[in-house]
Amino acid sequence: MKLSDTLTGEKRDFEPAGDVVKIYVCGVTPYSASHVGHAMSYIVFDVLHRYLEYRGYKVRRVQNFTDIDDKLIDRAAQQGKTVEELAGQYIDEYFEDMDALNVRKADEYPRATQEVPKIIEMVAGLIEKDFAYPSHGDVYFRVTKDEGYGKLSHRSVDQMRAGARVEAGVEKDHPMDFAVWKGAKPGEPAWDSPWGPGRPGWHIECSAMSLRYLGESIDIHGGGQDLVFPHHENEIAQSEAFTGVAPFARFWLHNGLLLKGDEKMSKSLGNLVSIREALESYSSDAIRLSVLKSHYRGPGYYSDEALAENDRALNRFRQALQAPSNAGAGSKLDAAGYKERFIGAMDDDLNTPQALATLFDMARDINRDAETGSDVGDAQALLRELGTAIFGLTFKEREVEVGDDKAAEIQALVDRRVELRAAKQFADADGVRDELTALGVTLTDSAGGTTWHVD
RNA sequence: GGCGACGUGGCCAAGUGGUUAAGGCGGAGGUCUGCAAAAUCUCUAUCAGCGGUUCGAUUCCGCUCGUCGCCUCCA
Repeated sequence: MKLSDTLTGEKRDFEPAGDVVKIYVCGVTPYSASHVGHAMSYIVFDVLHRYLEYRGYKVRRVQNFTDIDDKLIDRAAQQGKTVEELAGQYIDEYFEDMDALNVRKADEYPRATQEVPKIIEMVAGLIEKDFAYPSHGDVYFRVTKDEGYGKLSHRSVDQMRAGARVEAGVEKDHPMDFAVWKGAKPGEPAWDSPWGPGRPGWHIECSAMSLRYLGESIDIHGGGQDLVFPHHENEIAQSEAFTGVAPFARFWLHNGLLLKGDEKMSKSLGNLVSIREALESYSSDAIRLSVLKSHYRGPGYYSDEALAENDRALNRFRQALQAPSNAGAGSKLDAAGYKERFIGAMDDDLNTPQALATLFDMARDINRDAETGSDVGDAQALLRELGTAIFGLTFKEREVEVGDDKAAEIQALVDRRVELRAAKQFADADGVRDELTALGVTLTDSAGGTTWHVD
């Protein structure tokens, strides 16, 4: 299969270096509820993981939690909680959200606060090689010492300097030098180190965790496009400087960002939609579909219209999966071609829109052939397998709570209409249906009787 | 200012140097159904604009216009 690599800018053949595909994905900073932008990113890497396994690879995926940083410290202080309590709360919520979205668990979820010894080891190693230097309780990475700095984000140190908004009053040798260790201010959580009490810089934790859990060189490093610079650029710099091994990651995969309206969804713009809010109105299938509908490297757009549209589209799959199959019929819908198309699309840098189109084509052909009494069992099984195993869909109807009393009331009306229809009093029957429609009930008449559901 | 991405039907969104430019939603019409719903069939685009390369470009190159992201914490 082919994958795009941000570093080289190329799409090229992917094979893991060893027996296991080693993947590191940058996780969240748990200081507030995860939003649908996070959902998009983790769904993308979930599908990557699922697809690699489908293609027969063993996969080891590691995803961190940045459970110590400025925002966590500030917010914990505001709420009168410890950083640990606050982070723990949102980590729990993160797992609940991902479960609800049917995102499979990574193999490891290391936390920055539990990796401090490894981080200190790296910082010390970087100082020893003169890639880093202590300054006033902090330790900074020396950007000018790294010739390759800027290779991921395709810019030179000089270019960055031109547009950089430089922190004032910080004792750095070069404006672009970044902190690998931050000295603690009074009252902040801190760990002892050779440079005084402090905590890890943001970037170093990912380098340390990737190194500890996956080794010096990994196959795929993933994250949102907004992490390319500075976070991933800095990870490369630290990791390769510390280990002397390159490449730190063989493929850099970055998902596009989720926009709302025409702007990025972000805290500062106040347009965040949390995952739990979205799940109040839409199914996880609909949310996953909105991610799969467009290519992972392009931007996503969040809108209520699109989510509602997805629920309608998903009905096509549910109908096709329920279509009657005439096992042993003379004519049989051959599933092999669809599978080949699906794999061909996914092998091409995870072209989920095209793979999804294959599934829709399959649904249409299943429905058409089922009407003529063909055996569509193989195709239905394939549709279900690809949809659930790789795309992580459930194909379940969104459950709407209907109380027992209301259900009895509805059923009584439905029964009355059935009687009226049997008596061919269609005008009255239609009147009853109007009443039911007003209650949000949709009826379906078929040879087997009348069924109803509430949207 | 620097770096990068993008501009395809009413909306969303794949794709290709040259036979019919996927798919979803929506719209119009037909089949089926007492009527609906569902399903199915048919129809619904010349690919931002201008130049260039080419026998031929929506697809390659340049410019213009427009949009977005990153350059500061961010999936």
